[in-house]
Amino acid sequence: MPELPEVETTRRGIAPQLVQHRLIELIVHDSRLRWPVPAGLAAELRGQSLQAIERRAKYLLFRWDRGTMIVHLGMSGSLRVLDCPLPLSPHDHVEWRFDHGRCLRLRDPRRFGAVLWTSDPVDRHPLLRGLGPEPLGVECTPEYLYAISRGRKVALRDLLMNARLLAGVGNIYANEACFGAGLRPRRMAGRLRRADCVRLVAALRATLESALRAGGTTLRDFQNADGQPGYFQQTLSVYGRAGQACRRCGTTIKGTRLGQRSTFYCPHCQV
DNA sequence: CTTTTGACCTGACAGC
DNA sequence: TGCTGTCAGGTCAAAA
Repeated sequence: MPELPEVETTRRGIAPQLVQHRLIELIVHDSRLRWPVPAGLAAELRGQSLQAIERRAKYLLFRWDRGTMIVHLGMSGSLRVLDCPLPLSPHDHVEWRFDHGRCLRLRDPRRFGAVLWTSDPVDRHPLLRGLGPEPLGVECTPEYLYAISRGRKVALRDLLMNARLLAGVGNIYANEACFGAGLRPRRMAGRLRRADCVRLVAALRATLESALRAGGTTLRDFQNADGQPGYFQQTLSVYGRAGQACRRCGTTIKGTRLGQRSTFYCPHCQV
């Protein structure tokens, strides 16, 4: 489900409500996520204060007094802040109760998400160590994109989705960025010219920033910390729009399959 | 090394 | 109504 804009929207929603508060109790209703929720986490966290919530790629990093809790939302995860004694939904797996009577709940029907703990520097954690730069950070330049694409035979869309090269871009925004740059998702990455990379970086930034302003994309079940959907789906140029008219030129948007995932493009605007 | 494929898991939806 | 097949925003591990 959530790509960078949805994860960042979640972070911005929950952080002001929870930071500087102390954890009363962690309740794990179902520890079977992508990896088991660590058995000792409840005992470890009890009494610690939440210092900050940061984001790296699609990971949320909860900074506690004595370590970092790594949370990933997988395909179907969402975090919400609620008043505590509210009834549980079937897929509310983990619940953090804080000293001001509010609680954070992780809901994740497909259980591809994760809740992990480390007391080491978090960027050395195996899941984070190999990640590429943030697409909205200063390292993501046309030169960088040009450099990492040399000699690669993968499709452009898959280059953008490769977390070791660029962190946080998923299928929606990779497709949207390709449209913004006027490049077909299947274009071989190694054949990009410098001018393509200039347009691509600009398109990627514009797409992600615009999605952030809209509070993310809600296709079926994304909701922010208050349970509200995002609105960027109304602005999507190609993703999920197969058979509809291109907003720029009116040509019918094509939907196909690239690898195991669907891809969308305008046959006229994208070359 | 790069690239592709399978696996994990549940729910929604289309079609019969 | 109920069955079957397909698809979904991620990403790791293994195979090619």
